[in-house]
Amino acid sequence: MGDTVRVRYAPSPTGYQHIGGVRTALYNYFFAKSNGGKFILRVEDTDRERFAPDYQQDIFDSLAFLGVVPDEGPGFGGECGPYIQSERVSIYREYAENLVKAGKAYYCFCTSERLEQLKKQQEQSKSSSQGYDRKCSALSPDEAAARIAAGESHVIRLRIPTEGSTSFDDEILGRITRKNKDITPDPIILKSDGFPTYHLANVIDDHLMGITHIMRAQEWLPSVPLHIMLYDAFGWQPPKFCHLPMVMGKDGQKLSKRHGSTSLRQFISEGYLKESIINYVTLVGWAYDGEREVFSKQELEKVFDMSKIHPSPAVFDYKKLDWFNGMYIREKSDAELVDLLRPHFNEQGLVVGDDGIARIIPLVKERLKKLSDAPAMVRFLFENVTYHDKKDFAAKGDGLDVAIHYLKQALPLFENAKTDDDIDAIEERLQEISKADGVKANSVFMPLRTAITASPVSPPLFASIRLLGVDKAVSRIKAAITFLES
RNA sequence: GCUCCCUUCGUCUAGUGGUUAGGACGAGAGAUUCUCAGUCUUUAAACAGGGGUUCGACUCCCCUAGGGAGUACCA
Repeated sequence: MGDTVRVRYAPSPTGYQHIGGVRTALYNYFFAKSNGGKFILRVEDTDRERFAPDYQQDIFDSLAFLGVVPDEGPGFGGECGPYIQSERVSIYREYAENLVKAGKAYYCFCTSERLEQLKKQQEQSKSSSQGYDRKCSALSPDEAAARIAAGESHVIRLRIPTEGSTSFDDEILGRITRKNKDITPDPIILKSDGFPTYHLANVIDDHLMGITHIMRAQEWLPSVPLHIMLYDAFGWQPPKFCHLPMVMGKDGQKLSKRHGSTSLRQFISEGYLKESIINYVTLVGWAYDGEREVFSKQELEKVFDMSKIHPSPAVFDYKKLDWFNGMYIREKSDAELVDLLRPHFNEQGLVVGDDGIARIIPLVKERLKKLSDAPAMVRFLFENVTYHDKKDFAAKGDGLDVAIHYLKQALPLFENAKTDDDIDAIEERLQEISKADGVKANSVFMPLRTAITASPVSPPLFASIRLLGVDKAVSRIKAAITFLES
């Protein structure tokens, strides 16, 4: 493997970064790192219709969030000229025109109206010939030059042979062959607005940037033969191709909004850690040895092996992501968690200072799947509560009378409490009462829990009461008794 | 429609001709426990179907079925 590995992630700023794109970026990055190669970022913004600056910024933000730093790319140096395709249009134009001069491409003046009509005709007649009818392919260079000089709108199309077939070896899928007649006839490589289409820009840039391996989603598979023809037309050696399996939703369809979150920014705002996203997403379609699954980014940079990428599409399992996230949250220090949790408290409108967040962390840390779950778990500590259902106060199998009884037992205990130590003593005292009465502990604690937290599910009761304070505990118990007796 | 690709537990996967087909998530059971979690133990769960090749197929070949993608002046 003499040559240095050079790979690229080449997203289009036509939407927010999709989790599938994140995986592509990660695979490229890990492949580069594990081979001592270079990871290049290139922005493919040749679609001027769908482009938005926000989307472009999101590309940079996403990689920054993941800690994936390009060796070359916009703002990252390198010697391949601009890494944003819209800044390279003159390059594409020149190469495309060279192809025309060499007779491998030609100017086409067909209007979109004619093309639409053609398509309609072909559908109706169910004719086997599909796509462009190569009308302009017969135009003489002089005639074409004259029409261009006259200011007529035009595109450049690549001549596709109608005979023979084109094959290549995909690093993941193996040998793939496609008949030339099945390739869309004479595809446009330079649009009428002067911008290249994906195919042209992609091939030129991958060559000029010295890309050794193209790792991208499998949806590109059908256009590889076209790209091979482009490489041939230029007289270039194609790089190696590695087509990644698609990421699907639970129903086997391409992962989309209706399955849940799809953009990286959504996952971030829900409170997924970069560690869990990197770890889990890498495992969608790739495995180390089938046993070990927990990897840090640093470990993946060493251990990633392209030959272990699975060829078949993989379903994105949100539950497993949750599991990774909970695990990585538990690995965080309390200090780190304060910073991580703060934005979620702000976003959910729960005003709590850093010291407050620090105090609730022990209560929620082992209960969190997502960072955004935290505020709801501890809201009762910072805001007044309202009770909803009397049944919430009774332990399983108990009647309301039992709940009221033990609330009344607990009340004086709290009324007499002064210090934290007293609260500990109350817990012991209530345990004794349940034993003496021969009832399960929960019969005593459930009414109290619901009185304090307004929910039958909560963080540990007495740790919560300690944060709440005895006074509030007393008033909530009283309020609960009133509520239950009303 | 046409072309190409894919097919091991519900899901992600290990396996590369001879295995009790392994792991993880999820699910079930149990333990711990004031609820929920967490932790620990544990159970069920798969080679799409049919032909070959072979002494022997999850592993190799073919067919069928199912799934996916592409078929743009979008990437």
